[in-house]
Amino acid sequence: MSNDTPLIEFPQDEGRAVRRDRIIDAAIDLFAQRPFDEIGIRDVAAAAGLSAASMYRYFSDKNDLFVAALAREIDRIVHGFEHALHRRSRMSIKTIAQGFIDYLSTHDTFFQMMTHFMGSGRLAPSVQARFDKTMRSFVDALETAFRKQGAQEEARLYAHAFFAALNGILVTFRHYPGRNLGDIRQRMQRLASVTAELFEQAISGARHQPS
Amino acid sequence: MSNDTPLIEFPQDEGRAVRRDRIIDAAIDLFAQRPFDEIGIRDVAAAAGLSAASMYRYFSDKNDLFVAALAREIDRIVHGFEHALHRRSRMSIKTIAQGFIDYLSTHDTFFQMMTHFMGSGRLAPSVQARFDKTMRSFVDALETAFRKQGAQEEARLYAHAFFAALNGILVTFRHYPGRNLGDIRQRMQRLASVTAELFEQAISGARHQPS
DNA sequence: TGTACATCAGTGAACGCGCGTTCACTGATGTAC
DNA sequence: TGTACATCAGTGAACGCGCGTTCACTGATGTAC
Repeated sequence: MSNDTPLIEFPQDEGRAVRRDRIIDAAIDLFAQRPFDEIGIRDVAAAAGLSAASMYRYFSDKNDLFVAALAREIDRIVHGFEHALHRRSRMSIKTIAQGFIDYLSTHDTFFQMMTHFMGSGRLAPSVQARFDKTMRSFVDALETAFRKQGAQEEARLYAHAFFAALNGILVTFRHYPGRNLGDIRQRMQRLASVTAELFEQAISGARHQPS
Repeated sequence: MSNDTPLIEFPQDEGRAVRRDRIIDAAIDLFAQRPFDEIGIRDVAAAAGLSAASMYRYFSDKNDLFVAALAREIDRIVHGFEHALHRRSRMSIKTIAQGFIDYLSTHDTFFQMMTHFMGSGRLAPSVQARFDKTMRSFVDALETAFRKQGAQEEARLYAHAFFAALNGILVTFRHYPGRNLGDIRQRMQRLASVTAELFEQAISGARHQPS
């Protein structure tokens, strides 16, 4: 038995948490492939190489498992976003928009989960909090960028409007008929750019006006 | 048997189509009350005062029934919009935005059905066509309004971006936690106004610029 | 080093429920003669 | 006006399937002595 065996070499070293994580990994893999409402406990179990019954050793029920997967993705996003913020202390509206569209158009199942769980009351408070934090990070970054452009008290409002606009681009063109993923992403990026430019123009243009 | 009886007085005059319409009415009533994915054939049947089995005398299956209800709503919207266009031959960006948000925030179940069926391939071609026509009417009206503001070749692109922005406002704030419907609608209207203003400003501002 | 026992991951099979759909039937209405 | 027959809306009951979940059990690993 050489060390190229595909199986875990030291299963005894794994704790409960590691095995649990592995199931979440399998779930996220599946979610990346097809809509999460078409995925059942048996699917996740099979992907994790376990039986359906085993899922209940690690998660209290289906919702618990799915929310755990969502929470994991959320943390990934927060990490990535904070990392990006560290590199370039402030980002332009356009840069943020591009990143937002880029991530969510390639992870559109995650976007779908987001819109599904958002406000459906099925999120545990702790996850809801993490979720809110993620959204707030984005809106904060947008607000900062808008202020840099000259917006003042209305900066927060503009940030919300722009955030909504980006979401709208995703939902509106996600399933554009007869287009492949690449074309759709390109179109989304184009629209996000245009929208960012319009916001920027309006705000800098208004800088020297009375109102 | 006086004429104040609540029942139909001349049932023999009703054709198949009328009875079918009555079922669709019942379905739409239900859809206005709770999310359509929580509604089953038995619910619609009960609301229509019939048995579940009877539904299959009028619709080939569940999808057929739901899509018929969606198609009916779409036609209503097209009618209303065309009517409004007739009264005031051209509408401002803001007016269109207000009407859009107003309708879809009060009929958010319809909005939910829209986003669900859109591009899911479950729509009959004829319904899909009606649906596309509805969207196109809106985008056309927006394009016209943008041209009036001074936009030229990019008018169509702006129209799409703005359309997406409005959709985004709906999806993003639909389930805002801890707010009642009135507050949410007000907030949506506010954001739609702001977005409309930003678009208008940017476009009129750019009128005298080189690019 | 060996034995008895506890713990617990993992499982196949079955349960239970919801729900779309079909079946076989009833009864009312219309039509032919 | 009456009788035989066809049509068809409507239905209660049952079917079938998917799917989340639970049960009772097995076998491996760790611990105590």
